[in-house]
Amino acid sequence: MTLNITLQALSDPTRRKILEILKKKDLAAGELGKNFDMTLPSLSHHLNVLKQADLVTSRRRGQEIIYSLNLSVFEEIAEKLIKFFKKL
Amino acid sequence: MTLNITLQALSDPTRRKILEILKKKDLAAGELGKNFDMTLPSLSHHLNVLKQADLVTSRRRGQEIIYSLNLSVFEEIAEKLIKFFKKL
DNA sequence: GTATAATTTAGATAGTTGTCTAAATATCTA
DNA sequence: TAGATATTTAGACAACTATCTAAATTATAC
Repeated sequence: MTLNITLQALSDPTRRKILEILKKKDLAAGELGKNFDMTLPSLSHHLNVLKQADLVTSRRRGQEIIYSLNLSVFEEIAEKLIKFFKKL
Repeated sequence: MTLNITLQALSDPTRRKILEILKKKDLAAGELGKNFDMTLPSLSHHLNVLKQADLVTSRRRGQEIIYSLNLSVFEEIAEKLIKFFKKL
């Protein structure tokens, strides 16, 4: 994942809030939605951006789709950010 | 400066490149422009975004305006980023 | 003070993004 | 299989962003 896509995904408050909520526990899209004043399709859009950036993963559980932080990439992201800041 | 404004400023490749160039040395807007395939007014727009985000400072030197990294805020930014990632 | 140089500001435009409603898809249950 | 539930996809639209050209600003040099 490029630094570009990662930063772009992170540069939206709604998406950062999604990540913070998912930190506490994995949640279905609908449950997540209760935290936002926004329609589910809009939320779905943000979830998709986060997925494209590899920041979250999703799995189906019956009728629901459960979203989780993709913790495994966070180290890599932190590394990239540090590398970038070290250039500065 | 809010994390939001910082991340938004950083989430553009042109602006990150500006920061990397300024790392090496302070430069006038016109000198900076030689590194980009873009008109000076466009570059000026990006410089302004970086200034609003407090990532660069500028001073006049005769006819030129010299841009510099605002290194003093970088620690603060890194701190905010770390704090955010720690929530995750 | 007039011309030149460096940069920004103003205004226009095309592309991107966030949001919505409506429709489609996938799953479960009776 | 029909109906209900959860979510996404499609399509439209307004707001925002990056870019450009032309004009304005600021400073120097003659």
